[in-house]
Amino acid sequence: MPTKQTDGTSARARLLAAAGELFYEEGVHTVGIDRVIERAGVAKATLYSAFGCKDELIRAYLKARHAATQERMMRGLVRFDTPRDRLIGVFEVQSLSFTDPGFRGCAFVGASAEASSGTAVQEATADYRAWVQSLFRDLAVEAGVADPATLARQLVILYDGAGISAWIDRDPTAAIASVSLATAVVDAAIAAGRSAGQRS
Amino acid sequence: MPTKQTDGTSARARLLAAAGELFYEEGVHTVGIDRVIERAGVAKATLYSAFGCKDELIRAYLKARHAATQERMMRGLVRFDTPRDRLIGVFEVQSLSFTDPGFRGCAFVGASAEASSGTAVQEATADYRAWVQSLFRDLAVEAGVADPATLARQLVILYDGAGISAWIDRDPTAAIASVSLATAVVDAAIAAGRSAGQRS
DNA sequence: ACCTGAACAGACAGGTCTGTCTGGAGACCG
DNA sequence: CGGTCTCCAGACAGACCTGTCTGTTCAGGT
Repeated sequence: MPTKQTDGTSARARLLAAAGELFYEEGVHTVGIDRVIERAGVAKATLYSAFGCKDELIRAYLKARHAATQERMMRGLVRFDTPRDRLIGVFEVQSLSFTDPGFRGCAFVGASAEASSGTAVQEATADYRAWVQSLFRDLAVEAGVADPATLARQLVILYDGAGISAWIDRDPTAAIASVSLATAVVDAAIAAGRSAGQRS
Repeated sequence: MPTKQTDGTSARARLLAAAGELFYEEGVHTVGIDRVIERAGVAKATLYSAFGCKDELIRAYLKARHAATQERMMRGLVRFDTPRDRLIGVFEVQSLSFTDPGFRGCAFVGASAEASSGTAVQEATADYRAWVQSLFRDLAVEAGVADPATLARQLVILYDGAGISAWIDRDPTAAIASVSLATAVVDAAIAAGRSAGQRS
């Protein structure tokens, strides 16, 4: 049980919060342990007793990022009524973060680019990618398209591309292009699914 | 004039070749100067007299990468006859690199993710992005679509997404999805352009 | 009142990185 | 044949990074 908190939160939570900000803003490789513990107001020994090594702190950071993204997406999608609207809504929810002044692109893309070795990053990234893939696939199945797997793969590409363009070009209006693109692709797939359904 | 080459090439060229391999494979931040000069068979002082600092070596690496990509794309596009086929052909040429065992994603995405600060990376990346953008825009104008700028922005997103998916998921078959996606988008834009042309 | 245990502060070792500097070897030119 | 120029080899300084370790402080349980 944690005691002696400076504020109400545990040392582990403060470390995770500090790591979340610094790692995302400046990169997991660039930011050293000292910066993290300084911002968290925590002793170095506490960090190492809580996480073991830096790699595990990075893993925890990515897991938290994954959970937060998932949560935000699910919360953002409830306002859409049909599977078709939810498929397109994924891109609208994604694009909300583009206008955030602290937006620095996809955390998993950044971490993967920095840490070529390191199983922690690879595993956390694989988990995240599997979730994105299944999010699109489940919605595509719900929408009744002819080939949900193919549509999901295409939408993942769109999702990745929107994030990269918005980040690298510092251009939040990539959202407009990605939403219109997604709308066209989804509607075409649904139309094809309907005609295939009629035929069979 | 350079003398005392180990082989026929100049020290600068050997440095650039070594940096090109190592930076792309393992990242500009991860790879140290010592690794580069060791592979190039060159003294440290020679590197610093040729490039000044590591940042300029990275800039030269990205410029070379940019030139090579541009060259490969132009050479790959000549076999396509119409602007429509060339627009789609961009994705086919891009996807050729996906199956390369050494494929590690877009070098500019990687470098940008690693080096948050550093004007060299930002400038070289901006140059590259401008080229990709203009490649699509010029072809879209040639193809006579109604709104070349919008189509170009959408295709850039597709281009980015295909590269990211192929890299992060280690899945070269992203090429299939991106080419079919590009075909649909381009043909829809051309059809819209034709009907708009008829109307006016 | 005492003990346990978590947390803080910071020194420390061992390694890596960039960038500079010295010394020497070989090639070309006058 | 001497001067100059390019290059190699490697030591070096100064900074930074990870991870360990010591000592202290403080809260809570018994």
